[in-house]
Amino acid sequence: MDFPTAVKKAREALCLSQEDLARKLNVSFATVNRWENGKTTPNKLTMKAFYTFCKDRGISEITIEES
Amino acid sequence: MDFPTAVKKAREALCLSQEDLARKLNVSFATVNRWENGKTTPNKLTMKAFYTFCKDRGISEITIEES
DNA sequence: TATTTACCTATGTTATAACATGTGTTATAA
DNA sequence: TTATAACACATGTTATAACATAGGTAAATA
Repeated sequence: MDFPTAVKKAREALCLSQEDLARKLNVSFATVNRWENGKTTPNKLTMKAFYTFCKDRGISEITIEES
Repeated sequence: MDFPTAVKKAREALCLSQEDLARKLNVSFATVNRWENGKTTPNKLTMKAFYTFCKDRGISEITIEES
């Protein structure tokens, strides 16, 4: 699963809007929106923070392909 | 002072971005953005909540013209 | 090697649009 | 009067663009 899809799936599984997720992750709405639309990809630290966020909330379908 | 200007002044006095203010007021970024750009005006309750928010934070230059 | 410069990418911020939905008001019918 | 229908307006959500800035990488230089 590519990163944009992973973000969208996780977000929807948690019933959050892009703005909600941005608030939870302490990033701007624009950033989450760009992630989901494949415009940008977060750096490794932010990526890891995102997956930890998911893991902590029981979102497990999401996996990362190491880069 | 018109409402769009009042919002912008108050927000800048508090060193908040539109997104920050939206979070504080529990509305979306788009709503604050539309307020500042005169696209929409909140209803009386929301308007009052905004002015209370300002008052609580020492923003006093802002006044409302009763409608 | 260490430092600095150049470049690319991600992000924050603001602005804006489209669409669906919610809300409030007004008018009309029962 | 009460209920409902119609309409206008505010909001939420998503998408996108432009601009400034921060951050990292890589190359060139001291």
